[in-house]
Amino acid sequence: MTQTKTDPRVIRTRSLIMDSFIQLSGKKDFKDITVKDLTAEAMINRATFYYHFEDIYDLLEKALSEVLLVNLDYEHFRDSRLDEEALVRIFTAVTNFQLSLSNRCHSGYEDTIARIIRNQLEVIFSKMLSGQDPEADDQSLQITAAMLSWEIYGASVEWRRNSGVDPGDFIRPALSSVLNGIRVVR
Amino acid sequence: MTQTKTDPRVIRTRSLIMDSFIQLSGKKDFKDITVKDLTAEAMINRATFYYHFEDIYDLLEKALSEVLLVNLDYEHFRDSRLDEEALVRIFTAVTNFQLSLSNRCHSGYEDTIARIIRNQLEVIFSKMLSGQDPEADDQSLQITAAMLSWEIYGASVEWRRNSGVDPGDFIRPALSSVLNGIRVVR
DNA sequence: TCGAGTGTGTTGTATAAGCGACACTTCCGC
DNA sequence: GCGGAAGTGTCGCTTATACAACACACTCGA
Repeated sequence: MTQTKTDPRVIRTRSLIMDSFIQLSGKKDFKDITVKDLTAEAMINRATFYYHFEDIYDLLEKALSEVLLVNLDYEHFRDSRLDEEALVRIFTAVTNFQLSLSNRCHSGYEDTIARIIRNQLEVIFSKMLSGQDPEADDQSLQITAAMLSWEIYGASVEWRRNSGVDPGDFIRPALSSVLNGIRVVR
Repeated sequence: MTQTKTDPRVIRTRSLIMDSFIQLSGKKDFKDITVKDLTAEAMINRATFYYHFEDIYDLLEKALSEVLLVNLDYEHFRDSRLDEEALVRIFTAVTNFQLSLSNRCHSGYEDTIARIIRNQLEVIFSKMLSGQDPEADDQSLQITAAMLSWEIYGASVEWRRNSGVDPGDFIRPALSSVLNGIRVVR
């Protein structure tokens, strides 16, 4: 883990952009946010934006991924086992994330957002799985992670239809079969 | 008034430093604030500090001057006459400024602060005076401004001993003679 | 159909900011 | 007194950001 420290200017600029993006997305639809808007709000040069992001969609992905990752509090349990408790926490984080998004305008980006969530989940699951099972076959591990992320994301979509239910209570019954799936793969 | 726009990086960095200074001065004595403290708090490089300020005393002056100038709301009445109303507002601003300072630790810097206040007042007075009297003699105008700043500052020190009195009520009785002084010079 | 207006990406160049290193001072425990 | 720790100011070099300009695409109203 010898990650070379990133330049503080980069950290500053990135969070200026991300914050402005979150800010703006509270005011208008994602699709109506222009790079010009964004850089004006963040008080950074437009060329600087392109130094950090390919385009506005790239920013969308990275910003949402980061917010989700914070919600997931990944660092807090990156080394814990992928058991029922962990899954409940992850699921709750995903539902929280979707709730926070529902306050914002993102019409037309539902699929993108779904993909981002599944991607993040997949990364986390695969890390946790390989952490608790270092000699497991890499490919089957990836597949398990992918399946898990689909199941958890799908459950969160289900959950959104039953407003008011506690996420933990909602997901717990479904977990035994999911955890069985993990065990089978191992 | 063709002021060349200042680089946004400069604005950002300066306010990072100033804000951190205000922040830190709420926690410890001015004299205990080191440049290292400051740059750590502001998350900027120490060399960058010296790019903008000679040393920590230079920062003290500039930071306090700026805060005072904001309190004075100079832009708001730069073109108005230097009459009783203006003087009351300026005096009130000075007392507000001193009140805000009294919540902070600045032992040993009383003289410096006094000088800063008088300097700022002098600049403002001289601008207002020359604005309302373009053909006035420059030197006597400077002298008037200097005298005024001493009187107003002195009154604010007086006022601090009589806690609770409204600044306006406090200064108004003294203003007739002050305004007379201005008239005599003209 | 056109042309003006607006947003997008990209490029070259200037400059602010970061970084490590240095010599120097001050302070404090031994 | 001495030596180390910590702060100060400065320097040379690298890198991120600002800025102006450009070609391109798209839209919209005349």
